[in-house]
Amino acid sequence: MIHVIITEDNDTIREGLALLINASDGLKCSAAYAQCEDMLADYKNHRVDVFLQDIGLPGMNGIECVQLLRQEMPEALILMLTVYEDEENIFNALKAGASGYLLKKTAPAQLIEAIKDAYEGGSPMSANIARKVVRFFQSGSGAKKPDMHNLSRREVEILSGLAAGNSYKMLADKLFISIHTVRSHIRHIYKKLQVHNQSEAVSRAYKNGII
Amino acid sequence: MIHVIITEDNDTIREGLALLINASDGLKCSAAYAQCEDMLADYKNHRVDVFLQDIGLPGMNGIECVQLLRQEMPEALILMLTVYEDEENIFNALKAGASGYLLKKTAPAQLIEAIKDAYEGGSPMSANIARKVVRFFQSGSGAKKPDMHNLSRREVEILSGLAAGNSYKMLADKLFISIHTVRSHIRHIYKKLQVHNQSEAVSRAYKNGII
DNA sequence: TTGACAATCGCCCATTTATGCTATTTTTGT
DNA sequence: ACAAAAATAGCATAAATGGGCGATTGTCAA
Repeated sequence: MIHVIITEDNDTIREGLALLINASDGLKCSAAYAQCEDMLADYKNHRVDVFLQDIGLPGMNGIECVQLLRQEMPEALILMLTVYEDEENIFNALKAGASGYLLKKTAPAQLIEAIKDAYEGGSPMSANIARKVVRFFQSGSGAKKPDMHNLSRREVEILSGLAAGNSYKMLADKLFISIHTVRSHIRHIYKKLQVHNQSEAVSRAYKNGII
Repeated sequence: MIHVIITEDNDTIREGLALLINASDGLKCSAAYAQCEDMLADYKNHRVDVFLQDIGLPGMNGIECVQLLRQEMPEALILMLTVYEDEENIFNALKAGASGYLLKKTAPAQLIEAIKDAYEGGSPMSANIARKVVRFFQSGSGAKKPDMHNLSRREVEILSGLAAGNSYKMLADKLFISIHTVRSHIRHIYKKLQVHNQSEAVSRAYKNGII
């Protein structure tokens, strides 16, 4: 039986999570708190294997909470469960000692799987979270800024192509589309990134970890 | 329909993977190779969304292969599928450009899920692989890159200006020099970095830590 | 003191890019 | 099933850029 402690300020979500966990084989919610302070003061009175931790909380921030918790329980398994998917929160949470990072939009069944996964030594992460973490390696590491890029796959492809030194024409040939289409994509990229030339777009792409 | 290309030397495993993939809804194995060299020479003749890539191969190593593939297809989605779970292989593969890292002991159903996950922007990793990646953050390692650029101070200034979105004219005004001088600096930058346009220069600057 | 290199300024010209429009067909999301 | 977004394509034009070729100062080290 895996014992879970929840810290989540929204009453509905917190109670929903507790119900879900208690309804699952092998899982039990041993306590649930609306604030980090309450949790830190009381968690020792309960059995616990995995912490489910929100980030946006009244009072102490969820990430600070993870740091404190880690000092007291270095082996604690902590899963962040939050709506934030910006790099800053992700990396800070992981650095603080979280074992996994899940988005609140995660389906119930997957959430249960994630808890079991963490308990068995895994590090469950929502799909695009994992991708961002992996990208951290690929970009040679470095503190990333937040900011969401909503570039489409094709747009990212075009932008990467530009960064690689391709001209519009070269990109058109490589991607088997007309130069007009390349232009069109680039216009959209500029609009989305709020820039007005290639260099700034490429720069922004690096800063935001798009590339 | 997600098209998958497999590179795996063991005939039994390779054919088994192809069968598994073709038997799955929405997945199709468009080609399978026993060696990287064969794959690199032929993959363009097939549609492909995701590469499944072994590491321990006769001839070219799977990780080198990923690097080459990435150069030709920066947006390629590559999943490593291997027996190695040492950190060196994991990190090198991710740095080379792999999007995910799976162990061969992964259950068939999970493998299929992982391919779909990658296609949808995720970075699937076997449980203990993910944990190792997360530990990397917690150990606070932020591998710094050595900067061996021989750009002059002024050239770096110009290059930064370009990355910030300035045109030649704007830079000239900001730096109180003529536009001809700006052009001259940029020509030198291009020569030193071996590039031929702004985007590539900016990209190189980020990669080499100049900016 | 000679040579390498940085920083500055100049001209010419073909190519590329940015930006303003519109518009159709697929895909995706709800 | 419908709406939104992405991907595709086109036209026109002014502005910006890249490359060729050359030149004058300084500075600093061999």
